[in-house]
Amino acid sequence: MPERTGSNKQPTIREVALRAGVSPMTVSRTLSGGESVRPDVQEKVLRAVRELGYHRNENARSLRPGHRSGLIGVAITNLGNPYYGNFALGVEEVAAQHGRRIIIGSTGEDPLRERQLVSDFIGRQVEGLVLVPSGESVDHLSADRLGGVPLVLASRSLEGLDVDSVLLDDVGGAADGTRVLLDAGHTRIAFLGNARSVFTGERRFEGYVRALAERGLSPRDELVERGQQDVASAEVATRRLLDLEHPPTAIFSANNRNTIGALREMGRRLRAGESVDAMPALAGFDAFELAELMPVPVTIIDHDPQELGRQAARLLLARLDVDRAAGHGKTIEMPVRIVAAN
Amino acid sequence: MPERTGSNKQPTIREVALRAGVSPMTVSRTLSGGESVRPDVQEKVLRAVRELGYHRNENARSLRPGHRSGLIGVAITNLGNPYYGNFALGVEEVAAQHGRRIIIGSTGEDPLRERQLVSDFIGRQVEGLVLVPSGESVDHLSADRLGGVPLVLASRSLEGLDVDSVLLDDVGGAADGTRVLLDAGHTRIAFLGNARSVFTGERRFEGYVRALAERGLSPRDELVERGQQDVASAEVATRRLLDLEHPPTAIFSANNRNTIGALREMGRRLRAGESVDAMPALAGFDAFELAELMPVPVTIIDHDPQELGRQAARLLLARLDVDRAAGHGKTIEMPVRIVAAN
DNA sequence: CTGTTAGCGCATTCAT
DNA sequence: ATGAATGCGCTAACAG
Repeated sequence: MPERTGSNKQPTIREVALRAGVSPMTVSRTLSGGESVRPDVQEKVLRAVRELGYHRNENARSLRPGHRSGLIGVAITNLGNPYYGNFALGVEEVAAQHGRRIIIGSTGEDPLRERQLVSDFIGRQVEGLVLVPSGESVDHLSADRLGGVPLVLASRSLEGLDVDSVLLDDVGGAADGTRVLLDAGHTRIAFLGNARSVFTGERRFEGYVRALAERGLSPRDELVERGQQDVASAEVATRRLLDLEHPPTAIFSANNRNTIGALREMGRRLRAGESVDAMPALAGFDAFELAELMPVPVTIIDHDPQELGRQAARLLLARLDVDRAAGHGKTIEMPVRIVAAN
Repeated sequence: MPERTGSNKQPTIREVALRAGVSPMTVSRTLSGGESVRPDVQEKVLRAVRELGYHRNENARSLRPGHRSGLIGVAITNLGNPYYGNFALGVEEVAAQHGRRIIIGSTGEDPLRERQLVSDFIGRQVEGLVLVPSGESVDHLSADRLGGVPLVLASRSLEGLDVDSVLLDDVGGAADGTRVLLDAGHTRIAFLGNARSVFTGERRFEGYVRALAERGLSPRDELVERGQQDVASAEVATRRLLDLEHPPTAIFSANNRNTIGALREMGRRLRAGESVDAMPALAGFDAFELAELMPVPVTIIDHDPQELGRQAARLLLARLDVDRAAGHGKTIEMPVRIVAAN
């Protein structure tokens, strides 16, 4: 049982040494594996460690030359979004396998907060950074500003930055999803998506347009709703679409939030007595639970955020543990899977 | 534009001082607000800081006596679970308001991993800990072992530990939810829940039993399925229930994972042609998206994980910033809300 | 207003 | 096998 009840300062290596009747160095050696320390002395030291509830001060350790902090900084847009939660989980999983801990911050899509987070992370001596960027600005992310700390971008890319990135096949996935709707005979296909400034939103719109073009169609302004970042506004956008004189017979949704919003609006109408047959078919990015119970046909463009996180972490750790300056930034584009949910 | 291209070591305060032609102290003072430094000198210093891409080494700072690390350790069971993601978001939000950063680890319900995480956090000089405990063991969480670092438990409590806790009204919520089913005329009500060892699982079962008892009923062994921690096993358990000779006419589910599992199994049966009328009604803990679109009546025992996180952080920060030894551990029990989803 | 000294906790280097 | 000296980056406390 530890003692020192009452105090709230961590014991130091010196106090342990004192208690064990040895020098601080002997304690240090014992704690680093016990090379060149007599077993009985190690015993004494470890007992003192237990008795005092001693933990090595990692911050002090990381001050020593050559020592690494064991920290990876992760900045994502929103921890509460299960997509990014799973992404972070993937990063953490791989980081842990390599003896690293992650330190997380949510940017809330705010570029200023992103700058502060990154700066703080550097100040805490992170060995590397994983970032889902929120803006287009790049100057705070240059290799110099980061003091040479390796950076990996995930989900979204940035122009003018030579770093490793992990992206999804946004364009291809969106085109494939749209084609499913076209193949089902739809020609009035609406688009629901993020703000234009969001990298993935732009790419997914491009895929949608491309698939339409293949069939000689082009996007109609009144059927394109961009700029919804949350479920509530996606619901409103869907309402507007369905209230059109000639409503779309299908909707392509660029992400989870928009898909859920569209379905909620449809649910509202169904409960209000509208016919299922009046509801549009749906295809959209990102899987969600219980999709198989939806009352309208739903096609999912599925992918694994956790795997995205793992890949990002792998790229980063390759720079850390294998080859710091492994040439130019690599970009990995992860495949997606088209799934009929119901 | 920063220089030092190529090097990957962070510049130190000394290098900045050299470049600005001042002493390290002047740099330090400038960076801490600029008291007692001539404006033109500050100018020079800040320019050097920019040019070198300098960031203060927080680890070295936190070594100084009296200085605090600004880190809160958060250990949850699973970052990928949106419930805990939102919880962490709530903690982060309040922590950020008080100038703290969070460092996160997932325990995966593994007590050993929890020990390691907590130990690592202490080693990194966290000012406080927020923990969703995974086991029943307590010895690694005593005030002594934590070196006096304040701890707040969330969601689950532990016997024999005098610390602040934030819990839900598990018993009352489960009783209320069960009563909704009883009021609808059901008497064969099944229970789906976690392993007995999970604190919330036990409490929610207690609420279920209590509500039954009020109507002179008692739980029937064949209608109680405990031990499902994920959707897949909840599906299997539901299948077993529905295959009984006298299947339950309603199900009470103790958490999100079990609710989703039950619904998936029902969806399977519906797609296989079974009648909606043959499906049990459902009441369960934890909200989930699109509940309003479910084909059977669903009652939700709703609560806000993010608010749970905020409360946990507030309790912790009160100890940190207001009164470290604010008497015995407080337990806050957060209310829940019964909602008819559809 | 600015600089010097000293020490936070630890581990590498060099004695013993 | 063990210990003493030294310095990592930073900033109170004390000169000047």
